[in-house]
Amino acid sequence: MGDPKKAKRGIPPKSEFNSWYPSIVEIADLVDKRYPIKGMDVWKPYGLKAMSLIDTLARDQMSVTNHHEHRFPLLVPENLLDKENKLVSRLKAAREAGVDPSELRMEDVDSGFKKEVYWVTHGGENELDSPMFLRPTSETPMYTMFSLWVRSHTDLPLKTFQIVNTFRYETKQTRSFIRVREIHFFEAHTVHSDEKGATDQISEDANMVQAILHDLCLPNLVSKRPIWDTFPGAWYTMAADVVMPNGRTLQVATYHHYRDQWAKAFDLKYEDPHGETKFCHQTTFGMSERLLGSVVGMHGDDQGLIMPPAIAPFQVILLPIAAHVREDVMSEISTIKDRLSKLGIRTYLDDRDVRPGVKHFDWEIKGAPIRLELGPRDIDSGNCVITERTGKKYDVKLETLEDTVSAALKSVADELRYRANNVFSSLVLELPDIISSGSDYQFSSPLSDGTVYSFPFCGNDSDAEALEKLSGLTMLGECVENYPEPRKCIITGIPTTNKHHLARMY
RNA sequence: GGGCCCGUGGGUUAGUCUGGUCUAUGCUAGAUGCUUUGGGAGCAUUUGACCCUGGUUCAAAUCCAGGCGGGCCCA
Repeated sequence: MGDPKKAKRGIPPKSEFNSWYPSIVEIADLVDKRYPIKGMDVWKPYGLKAMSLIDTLARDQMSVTNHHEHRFPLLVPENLLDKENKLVSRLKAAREAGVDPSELRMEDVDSGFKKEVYWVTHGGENELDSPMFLRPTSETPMYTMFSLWVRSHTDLPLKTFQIVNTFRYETKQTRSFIRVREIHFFEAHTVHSDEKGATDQISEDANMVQAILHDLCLPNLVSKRPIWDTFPGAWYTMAADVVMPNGRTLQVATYHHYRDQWAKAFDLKYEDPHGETKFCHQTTFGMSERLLGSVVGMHGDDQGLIMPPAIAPFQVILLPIAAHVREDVMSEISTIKDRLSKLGIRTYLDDRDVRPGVKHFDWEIKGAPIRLELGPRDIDSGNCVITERTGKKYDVKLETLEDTVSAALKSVADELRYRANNVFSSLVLELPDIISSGSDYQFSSPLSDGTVYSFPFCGNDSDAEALEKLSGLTMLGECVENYPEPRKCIITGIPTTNKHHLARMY
């Protein structure tokens, strides 16, 4: 006989990550994937609650840093796209003109969202004179309005954000939270009077990203994306990547420094204190439900999800035991609920008329950080039983409940960070040396699947392309974390402290 | 972009190769009643399915074509 506990809900073992992930998001009741459009899942209350709590983390950061929430329309008229297209092609031409052709990659990817937008072509039965598309991101609609709003240096900085759904017509394989066609998107857009203002914003963004990822207990790599992977119209793009347990990286946050490139395209100007007209400098900062996807992927186990306490829809599940034989069980556990709620702890009293074991299994699958049992025996002894989703189970005194529960929540978060860091460091390894025999290059030892490789690198685009071809992996870009001592670049041999990574990306 | 696989009650699954009592199987979930409650209890009754369109055939869940939908792998 196998283990009937696992077979019951049909959760594959997490070691089979590619089938575990799609199963768990539905079994844990985060989404229902049966809606008949590829890449558009229905958010169930439990999943939506977790996502909303992630949004709250973002909103809190926005509030501290004086960003203001806006909401722009979903539809964008086609003609506004012209400005963006001109900008992108102008920058591309400029780059190619200014760079030694031997340093360029052979195939330069066509950037922009043109090919993956949904079009609205009809109003009722009439074809529209000017078609509209669903925003794939909101630079175009927002900057159109910014140029009306910003007139003087006193209007700056303008710090905005919105949390909206955006649309991309994905043709590739979709995965819940990871690659979807309707994206739950957070985007902050700022406007500054000069480059330094925008640069300072970028470091503020970096801090916010790390604060949020700390709450989600997610170790990550922050890199400056290679030029060919830079967002269209950006001077540079910074990105935070989480490493999933199968060794593929997942980009969960990006922040872009635009300098004044977009401002020029949208005629976004202001009058400085001396009466001179100048172009603004801008930044963007984006995140999505991929944050939830990485929480699911990183922390879950064979038994189900494990929610970091910061975003757990319910942090403590209250389980009354044998409430029908002792009338005081319900009243006592309600008292506990009130006491915990006063601390701001999210609780849920599971008073379903099913056996306690069922409740344990249900909340284990959903990853509630703490389960608290109270039965007649406990009431008589002044105790209750706490089970941490990460493993520990113990009796606690009811008198000191507040302290114990707070400590238990912290204990779960610490354990998740500890586990995640272990997984992370087991997946990020040093890239083997490259050895050449004539014009033939190869690695000194074969690369293994499901691994992220780090290495010193200071070469140009075509060196990077060669590395990608040789490894079959993708460059994440220059890591913000440098080597403490210079090391020889894996291609050029020149000493450098620049650290790079190669990985399979989602 | 390329390849492989798959659509049977809410979920999962047998049946498909070799068309015929298939009036479609098992498990699970749901409903009702009794019962039970410190880690997935039990009994009884009961609801519920062959993706769509067309074709082949006396006969299609089964074969063929197209469509729609889904999954996995590789670039």
